[in-house]
Amino acid sequence: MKISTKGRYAVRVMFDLALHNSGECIKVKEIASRQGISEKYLEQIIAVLNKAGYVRSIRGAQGGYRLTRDPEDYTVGMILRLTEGSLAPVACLDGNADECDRSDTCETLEVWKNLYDAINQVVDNVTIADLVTSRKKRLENLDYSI
Amino acid sequence: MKISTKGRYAVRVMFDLALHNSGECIKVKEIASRQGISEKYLEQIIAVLNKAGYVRSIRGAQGGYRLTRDPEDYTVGMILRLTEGSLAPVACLDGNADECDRSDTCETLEVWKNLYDAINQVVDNVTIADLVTSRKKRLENLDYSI
DNA sequence: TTCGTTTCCTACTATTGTAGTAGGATTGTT
DNA sequence: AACAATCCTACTACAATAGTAGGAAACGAA
Repeated sequence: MKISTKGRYAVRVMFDLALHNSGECIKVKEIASRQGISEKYLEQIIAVLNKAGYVRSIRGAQGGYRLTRDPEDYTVGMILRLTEGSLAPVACLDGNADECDRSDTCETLEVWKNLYDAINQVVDNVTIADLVTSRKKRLENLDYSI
Repeated sequence: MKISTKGRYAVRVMFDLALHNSGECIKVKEIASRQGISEKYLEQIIAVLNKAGYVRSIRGAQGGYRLTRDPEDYTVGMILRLTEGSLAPVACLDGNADECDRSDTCETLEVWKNLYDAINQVVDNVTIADLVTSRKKRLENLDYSI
């Protein structure tokens, strides 16, 4: 029941792009060093975000990445589903592909459904913009405390 | 983000023991055939439940297993935590063993905390007795529909 | 046009976790 | 003594995780 680094890093990449969005595009190298993640590994993760159209890439020198939408248009759920796959806690709840033959008399299925709903409820109600706001508030408080 | 068979089977074992509790003890073989799970694999899973004192074993011929408490005293959460380990969606939230050094400025940690709470909320509020009740209700409805 | 910077693409690897299988020792009943 | 059950340990096949690695392609600037 763990979220893998792939999903977690993807969220942090999107957060980083939103936080440091100054009009210019941002290089993998910068994100990697700010977030303390391997460049090569980040490349792979950001490639997924790119293919899905969540970010736009510009190749060559002075290239990099940029968000394609406003930070409030990305939920954590979207990003996790993209990078992790389904967030369903059991396979039976994934696209009814291999629906178990006991599903009609399976009491536990109800529990997994509730769990699934609860998970979605959380991750679909936090946006990247929320994370940015939270960070900025924190920085403000630091200013005051000096 | 999947619950493994170990955890899911463990819940079904407990459910099965509660549902077929007639005073006599229940053999792994019976549970395995009713639940469609490999006997040998079930042995290992039930051994964990046994060590934790969730069930009591009786060895030798006519032996088997029995719940040690009332079905309403077992939550699904207890059973999952025992067999799966922590239900925290990220390691940072496990026993602060290897707390990440970014934790004090990590915006995503807040999300994972909320997720963790939501997960616990669900699994700690369903007991084995609930599952049994649900099954019995279903059987009643079947009777009426005949 | 050439150099350096950056993304892009594919392959590889080491480690761990999952989902069992297997075989026999031990314990108790008949 | 035979049998039926739990108990215990080891083994295995497969997939996922978490990266590393190397170079090709694209682009900007000199």
